[in-house]
Amino acid sequence: MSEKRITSQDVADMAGVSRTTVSLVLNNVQGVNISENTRQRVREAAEKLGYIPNATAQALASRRARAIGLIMTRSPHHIASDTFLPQIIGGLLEVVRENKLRLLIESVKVEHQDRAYLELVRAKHIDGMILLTPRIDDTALKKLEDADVPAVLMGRLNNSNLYSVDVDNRRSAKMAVNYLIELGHKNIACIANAPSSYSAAPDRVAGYKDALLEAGIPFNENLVRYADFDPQSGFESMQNLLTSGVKFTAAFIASDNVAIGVKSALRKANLKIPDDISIIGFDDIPWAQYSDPPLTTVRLPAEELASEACMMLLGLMKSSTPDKRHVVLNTELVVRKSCMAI
Amino acid sequence: MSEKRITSQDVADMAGVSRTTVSLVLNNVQGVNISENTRQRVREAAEKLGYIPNATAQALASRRARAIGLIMTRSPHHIASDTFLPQIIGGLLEVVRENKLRLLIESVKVEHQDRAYLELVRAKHIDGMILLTPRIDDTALKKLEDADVPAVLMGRLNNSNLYSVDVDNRRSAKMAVNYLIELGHKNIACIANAPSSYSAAPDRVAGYKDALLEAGIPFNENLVRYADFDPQSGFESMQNLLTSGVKFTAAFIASDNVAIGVKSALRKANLKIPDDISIIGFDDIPWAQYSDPPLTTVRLPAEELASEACMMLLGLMKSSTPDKRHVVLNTELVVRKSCMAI
DNA sequence: GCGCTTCAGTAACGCGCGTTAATTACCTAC
DNA sequence: GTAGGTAATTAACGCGCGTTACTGAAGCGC
Repeated sequence: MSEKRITSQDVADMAGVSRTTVSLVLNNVQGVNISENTRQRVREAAEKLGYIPNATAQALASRRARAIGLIMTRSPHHIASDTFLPQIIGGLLEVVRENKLRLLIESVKVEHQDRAYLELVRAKHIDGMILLTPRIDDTALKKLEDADVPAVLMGRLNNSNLYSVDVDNRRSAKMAVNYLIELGHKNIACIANAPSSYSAAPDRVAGYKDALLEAGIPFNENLVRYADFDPQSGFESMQNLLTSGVKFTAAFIASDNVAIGVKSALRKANLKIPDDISIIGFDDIPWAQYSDPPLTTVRLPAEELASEACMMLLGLMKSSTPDKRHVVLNTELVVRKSCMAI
Repeated sequence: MSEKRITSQDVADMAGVSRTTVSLVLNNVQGVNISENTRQRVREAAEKLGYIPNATAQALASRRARAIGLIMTRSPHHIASDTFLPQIIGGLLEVVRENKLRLLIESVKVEHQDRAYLELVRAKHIDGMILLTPRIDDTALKKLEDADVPAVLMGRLNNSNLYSVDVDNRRSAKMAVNYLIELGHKNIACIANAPSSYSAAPDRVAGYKDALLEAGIPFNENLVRYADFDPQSGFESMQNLLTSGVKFTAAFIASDNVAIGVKSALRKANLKIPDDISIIGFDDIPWAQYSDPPLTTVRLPAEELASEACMMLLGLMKSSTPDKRHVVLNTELVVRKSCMAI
């Protein structure tokens, strides 16, 4: 197996030109005078030899990795049960591929956060990064802001000035709960999607409160639980609510994935949806519309969020300041059959 | 912002040694004599300066990218609805992180398959690759075999000699259908997980046939449908079965994700599980146990498959031939409540 | 014929590091 | 005192490419 790597020098030799010319032609460098004849010869030689530029060398010479990173600060277990990840990766891949970039996936342990973020960029593995589900207590993010590194948050931290793409979690949650209120519900439980250290969770709970207060319904802390991303935590949260003795006729579940477990807990307690209890979800994962009954929920445009974040990042990498620092995409109430007027 | 990149030269200067020594010390090169004193000085200098090696330069010099790629040949839409992806990525990340590697995600359009696989490695972006859900008609895979590139298939192609990690789809499917037969079912429908060009699909259908034939039940082509990964396709497949007029008391659905849609179609037709019809799934995705009724299914160890594939790949990259060319992990029948004796 | 401009192409440096072969200093043995 | 050996360190090359500054050659007006 004569693994003769073909370099630009080989192409140059075959075309009878210098390596410089090869580079200029193949990279389509503007403002350079090279005859069409020569260009043709170079391209043919490259084609004939099956020349594939060594990306590492290109990166080193050009100081650009042509790659971006998707950074997650969640444990492998949570990554494995993240129903959104495929949509996000799908959304990213589309943009990444169009721009001939590469996508790197990195999970960062909370312990090493401080260094890790910067190392990735400093090590020149990636030119920019997209941060997923950031935690509020993430002090490393602050450093990122100062470090002048292209980065886009998927999600939003109030005290952070980083570029971000997100939905308005608070308003969306309020919209969902408003819907329940319009149906006549007054005792409404709330199960947050994640621990309160993840920024989306308190935001959604805040939206829940907003709707309540606006309708003149007193907020009752005993009606609130915090789940932990997965169905299991939803199951436990709902069981906990049920056994705690508080009364409620509806529940706002701030994550469809969590709602999977919630519904199971309700069945176990012999409570019918929506007859005994109305529930409304958040996210609109594929499962939602096939659930029994089909789940009324708030549609989160996951793929769009991802591709939007990606495009924003590309802009930052070209150092063209985006017009907006914080992009907010619209959510949409998807009414199905899991809520009933009271 | 004086973005002075710190190189190994800077470390060398501070420690009062040559760049070579810095490299030797920090990389812990064996069989080299360097006094403990010097080692200490170098390490301190590196620490003090916050030296982060430029990975690109390392890769170029060492001819190893220290990265592996997860290659998918599915459309962005299918990637977005792939319930398994998170588990696979989770499994990979764990191994990758332990070995200080990086993980690249690439989706390859079917049109460019031929070149794409090799380009990725030739371009030295990755040292090896893991191939996901390969299609049977993938001629590019053949080239891969010859090209002597570290690659591991997740899944299995009978006519391919590539290293692979998989479950025994055929036996596992047979096990599932056997279970239905033991419960007394004779008219058993089958909905494959994917189009037959994806190797797992025909394998699972073959297992379905095996069980039938062994029990002396004639195989009826009209009872078989091929879904397309997502719930929607499951919904349609089941509706199609129901309206076609064939009779069946049980169904083997070769993918839990597809089963989500199947169950919806059954409800729409007013058929109760398991009273009117028993169904058994495949994969055991998180949803399965929280479904109503909890879905009896075959557990596919997705994370283990991924980490196993990753470890195998690492072995190949060290050119230490793994002892086994085709690793087969065990599946397990998870009996829950979606099947009933007839 | 002379300066001036445009056109076509190249030599040479640098990106930051791994690695080999060579060098120096210092012992030891006879 | 010299050959030989070991420990400690480094000079120098190469990885494959992007890019700048420079060189000739050709055209052009006067």
